[in-house]
Amino acid sequence: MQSHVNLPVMGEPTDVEVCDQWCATLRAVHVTSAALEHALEAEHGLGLSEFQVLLVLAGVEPGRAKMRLKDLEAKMYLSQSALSRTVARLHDAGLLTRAACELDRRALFVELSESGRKRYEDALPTHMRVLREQVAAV
Amino acid sequence: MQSHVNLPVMGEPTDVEVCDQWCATLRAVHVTSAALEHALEAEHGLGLSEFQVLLVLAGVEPGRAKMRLKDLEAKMYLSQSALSRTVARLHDAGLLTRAACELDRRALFVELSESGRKRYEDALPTHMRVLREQVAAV
DNA sequence: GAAAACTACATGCCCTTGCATTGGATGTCA
DNA sequence: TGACATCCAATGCAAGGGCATGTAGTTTTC
Repeated sequence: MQSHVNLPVMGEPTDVEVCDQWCATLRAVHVTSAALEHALEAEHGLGLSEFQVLLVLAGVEPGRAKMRLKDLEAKMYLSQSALSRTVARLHDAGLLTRAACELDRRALFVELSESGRKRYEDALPTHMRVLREQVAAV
Repeated sequence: MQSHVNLPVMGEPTDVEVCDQWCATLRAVHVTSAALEHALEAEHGLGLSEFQVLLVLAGVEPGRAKMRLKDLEAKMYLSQSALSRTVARLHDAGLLTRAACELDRRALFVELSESGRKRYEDALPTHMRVLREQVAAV
């Protein structure tokens, strides 16, 4: 017979606690991702991964706006191949520019275009609104 | 010029804080999901969603072991169609049984088979091990 | 300085997922 | 009873993702 008591244990969490916490997080992230995806797609024609790329690119300080694809990958959650395609989609949509690096011709520099920054700034309020709704819903 | 100070603000988090927290969670969940997926696949031939289904089904008290697909859906993070297919895969692998409900012939009862419960119990330690590794890594 | 090892990005292939739809079963209302 | 809305699960389809591989460029090693 297991105990049902829910004491506020601050020590080592049990397996059940770790597992329940993980499952809850998994659900919450799925729900929030879906809500963001829908809102961004409907209101701005952006997927969640696409928005995340814009978010990272918009975060680099101006002047040093270019970013190597590898460095972008390190700041994201996508595999190299998925990121390559996501960037390609954004490029096709005219939201960013791709440029070869002169010093290392393997590398690819990526930079927000004017319309890319515009799109990001338009989409950010949607992103924050949905995010706060979801956080509040938990 | 923005402030770099990281005071332990307990009031309303700023947009930047909410956004950073979300991005960090997104990354962490992706990393942990990938680690779980790899370990479960390599050691037990299970995908993460498949394991989650087994986990839910194993959690229902014995005697009342059957579960309607709709109820399963409510406890998961998958869409109806994805769950339908995941259950189909588990069924093909012989890990669960599907049975029509007599009272409501639209519904489908799902129940862990012997080998399904065995597989789950084998996989659970792997799941917990990887989960604790990931939690520790944060 | 040539070969080998490594790195960065793109792409073919396959799998999982979600949306929209279908088909069958129930429930409701007149 | 018959028409209509609703509900449950399965499936066609297309999008997105990861793994393995391909290709080009760079570094290392001898």
